[in-house]
Amino acid sequence: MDDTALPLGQPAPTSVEEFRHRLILMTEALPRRLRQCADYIAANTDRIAVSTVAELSAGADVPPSALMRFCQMLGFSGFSEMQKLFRDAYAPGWPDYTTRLRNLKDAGTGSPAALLGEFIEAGRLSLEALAETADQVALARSVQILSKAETVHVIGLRRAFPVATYLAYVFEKMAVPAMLHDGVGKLDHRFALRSGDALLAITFAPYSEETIALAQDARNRGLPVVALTDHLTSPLVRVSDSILTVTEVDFGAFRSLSATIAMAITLAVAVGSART
Amino acid sequence: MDDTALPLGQPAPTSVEEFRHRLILMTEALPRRLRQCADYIAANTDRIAVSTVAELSAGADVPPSALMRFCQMLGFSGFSEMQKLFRDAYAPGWPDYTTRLRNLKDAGTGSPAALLGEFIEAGRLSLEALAETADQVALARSVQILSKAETVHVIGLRRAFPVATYLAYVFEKMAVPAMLHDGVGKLDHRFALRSGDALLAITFAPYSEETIALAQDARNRGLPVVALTDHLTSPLVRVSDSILTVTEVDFGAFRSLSATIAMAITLAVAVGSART
DNA sequence: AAGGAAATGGAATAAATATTCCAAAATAGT
DNA sequence: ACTATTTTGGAATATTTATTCCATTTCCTT
Repeated sequence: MDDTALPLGQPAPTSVEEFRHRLILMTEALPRRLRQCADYIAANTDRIAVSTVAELSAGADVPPSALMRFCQMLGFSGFSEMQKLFRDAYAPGWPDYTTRLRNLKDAGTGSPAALLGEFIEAGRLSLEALAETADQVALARSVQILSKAETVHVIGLRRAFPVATYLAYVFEKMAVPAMLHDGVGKLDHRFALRSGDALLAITFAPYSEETIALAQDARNRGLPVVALTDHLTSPLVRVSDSILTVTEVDFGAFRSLSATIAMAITLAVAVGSART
Repeated sequence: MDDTALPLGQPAPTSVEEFRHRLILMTEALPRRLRQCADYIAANTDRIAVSTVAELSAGADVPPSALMRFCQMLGFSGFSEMQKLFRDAYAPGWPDYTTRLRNLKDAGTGSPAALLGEFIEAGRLSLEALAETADQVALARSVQILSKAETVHVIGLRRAFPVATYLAYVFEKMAVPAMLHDGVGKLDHRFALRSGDALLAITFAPYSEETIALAQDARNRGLPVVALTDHLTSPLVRVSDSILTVTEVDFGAFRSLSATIAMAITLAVAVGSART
């Protein structure tokens, strides 16, 4: 080799997506310092547009020269060229929203407007957390299980009841045969579960007896169970074939349902489309 | 005057809102070049974080020194200090939500993960829109009406049913006497509304007959009605004493309920605390 | 353990970017 | 129309920021 070229002679990425893709490919088998760069950059891609080499390298805890080399390995001529990609693509995430939210909260502690601000924020954080933690594999498996079912049985009581009723509504709209076990009149419809069916059980701490009992029953009879719950420690876990966990950020004693409902509607729509 | 100080000795803005505000105040009575700066900056505030003096001044069609002076008139020591405000403002509140969201969507159009990404985004947008459009006065009035009621009656069917059940759940937790009109068995509980009570009616287009009928009935009997609906054109408007509107961003044929639920829980908690 | 290759840190340099300054032009007041 | 004042443009300078280079260290191979 008569050439001191850096490891990879690839052309530079031309879009943010390409960039991310390249980053993932590259992250395997990288020396220590460069790997630190890759990790930090991957976790802070959005800051590239507004930071300097010094700031980023300090964040990644490497000397500036290491970051520099890292940029070049990705195919850029240097940091500036890489930054340009992000500056051009830059669309600020801060609309007027932050302003308004502050206004709401400023209305005075305990005032309805301030409360609304808090619940909006809690909902938003829950959704963002869901985006970050959602288990794509479990989701795909759940959809598969439910779309093969002849009838989808849904159970969710107390705090989970709104979610269950919403699912029932969407399933109906999508012409998916579904049955809501709502506990009206303490009537128990467990015998409505027939072979070929599947159960979607929803419960959060403190977990409701009836939901767990029905899930257990379905499991005993060999029917597949999909769980929508809050933790991997939920009692539903050991009786389910697929587990979807969703954590809600709470404010005061109450939890919103934003993330849970986003997950629920996804499930319902995906199942509805899969059955066409 | 022994002082060459620039026109205004104000302290620099410390937030984006303050900046915008100052900009508006200042825009009156400004010499030509500085006015060009103000106009351009007002229209391109979002690019400050990622541009250089040269780029911005070229955009505003003024020499760099003019832009420089402009920054100083706003109270900053120079461009860099002003830019810092915007670079920092970009940082907070967000880990790598956007990243993950994109990953989800990249899973392939129509895949469950991509759907989840879309619904999360729709929910988030709805919440942000709610923060921006919420009517604080109507909210305060609604809370007042409901907290004076002896029993709060809640009705919401079809898509609004999950919201109604959620409200019923929270009212129960907060020991607020409440009754859910759920239409089970087509039973009509309209005569449960007694003088001193209030009705909270929830419906969205296509508005459900039963909800409107019950609201009308309550109004006829002189009971106060609070409406939670989607538009000021809703049929609930003319039979209600206080109207809360919430618009949900929809994805595909379905709307999430994030914003509606945030509003609902706010109402319930505010009413619950007001009654203590 | 020795030798070679790869990786690293930091000092030196190059480039870019921001900022100041002042002579010239424009404007307003009389 | 003249003068005092403000505004302007751009060249000169200061500062920050990016980039390179190479002596030193670390890691791997045999």
